[in-house]
Amino acid sequence: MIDHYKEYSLAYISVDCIVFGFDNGKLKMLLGRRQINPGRGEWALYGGFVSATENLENAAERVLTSLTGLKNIFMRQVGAYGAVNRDPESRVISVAYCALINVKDYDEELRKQYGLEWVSLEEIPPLFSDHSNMVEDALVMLRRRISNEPICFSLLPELFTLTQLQNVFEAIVGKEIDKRNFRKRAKQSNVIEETNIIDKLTSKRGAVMYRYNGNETDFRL
Amino acid sequence: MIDHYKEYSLAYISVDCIVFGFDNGKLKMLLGRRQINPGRGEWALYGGFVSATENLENAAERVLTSLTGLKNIFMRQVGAYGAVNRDPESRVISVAYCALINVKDYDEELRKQYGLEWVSLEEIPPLFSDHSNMVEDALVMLRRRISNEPICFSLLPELFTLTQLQNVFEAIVGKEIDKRNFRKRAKQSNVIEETNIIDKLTSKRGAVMYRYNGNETDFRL
DNA sequence: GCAAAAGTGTTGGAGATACACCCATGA
DNA sequence: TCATGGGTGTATCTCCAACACTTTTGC
Repeated sequence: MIDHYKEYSLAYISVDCIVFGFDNGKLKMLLGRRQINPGRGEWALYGGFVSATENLENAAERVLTSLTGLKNIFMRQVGAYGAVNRDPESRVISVAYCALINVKDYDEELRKQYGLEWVSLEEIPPLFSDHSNMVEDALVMLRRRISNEPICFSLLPELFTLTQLQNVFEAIVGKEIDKRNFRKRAKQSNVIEETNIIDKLTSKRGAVMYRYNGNETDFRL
Repeated sequence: MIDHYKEYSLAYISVDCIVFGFDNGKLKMLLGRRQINPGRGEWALYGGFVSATENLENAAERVLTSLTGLKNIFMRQVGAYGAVNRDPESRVISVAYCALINVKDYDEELRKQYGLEWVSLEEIPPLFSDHSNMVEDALVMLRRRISNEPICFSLLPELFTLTQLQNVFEAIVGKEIDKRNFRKRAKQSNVIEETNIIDKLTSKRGAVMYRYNGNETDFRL
């Protein structure tokens, strides 16, 4: 292979994953202690280097799968971060990916094995390097898209109650929503369908469960 | 400097700039013929490599300034592109930036010197590698943001008529807008202010000119 | 006087907001 | 029986879309 660019400089490429989950009425994210230098021991996103034979998305998927045991995770690129000194010792360009998972599907064994913690958004500690910026940007992206793309369902089990769905919305947009108005909107939208299954776990009366019907075109909620 | 990552692979980092301008009622972009291999002679975005001592944004600014002679160009990151074979001969990760400029400020000499052409969006030829994807993604981003961020003014001179502003909107969203409704919205919005200058160039009657008042908070148009 | 662009209001409908009480059941 | 979460309807308002004619003036 001829190297046409050899006069230019090279960099390491990494992916960093912002993994959001929804649990106990709160939006949380996975954080761990950095295992390698520089920054060993600091709170950080989980990431990995991109190998010579994989695309950026492949690398992010690989990292996410190794971390969670899950395949086909919902994932979006947040952006590229390349400040000269973002890694104090080498030139590393990092591409941040935001993933949404259902906490219940997550293998707790793996979580412990990797030393990861679910941290509420209000309690995020200072993070290694520019990881806090990545988190901030990912949140902005989520807020912008939650009403126009079917992303909220990635945070929920296949069957969910309207109250759960509303809680996800409230956690992402960060403010309370009127219950009657939300339910009206949800039912009028043609993106969820009622099932005849009643959830009796969270209430004595029981709540009707819904599922996403897969409609992506002109999604609106 | 200790290299902690030496077991991982390295890549070249480039930035590619999608430069939009508005001229003669149409949204156009700057394209050139690729000067180097691979892909020499193909239509492509203008880009450059990121040096060891500059941030991604700095590199994009440098490329844009060298290209246009302008400083402080409005610019947003579109995303990172890193398919293994996007460059057929070396591993190159490219970060795409979208820039908006006022064509009238552009130095025609520089344009010719770099062999660039203004091409209407409807007439975009096939582009080198994944550059067409970058353009597509940049357009989606523009459409999403034009109503919520003061980006349209970057495509216009400081003083502009409501008709010009409307033309910019129509070009970006790609459909016609009702004149009365648009003007009503524009005047009710608190982001533009009337001047007492009358533009007599484009109409016999003359049109009142407006300017952006700098309001960014809760921008809405 | 006519072509070309600027400028101007009203109406109806859809969707958003605000708001308070009853229901079913397990403990 | 009571505490808990599920479930419901109406009035108002705001925003958006549809729609056609008059004004000014250079030529």
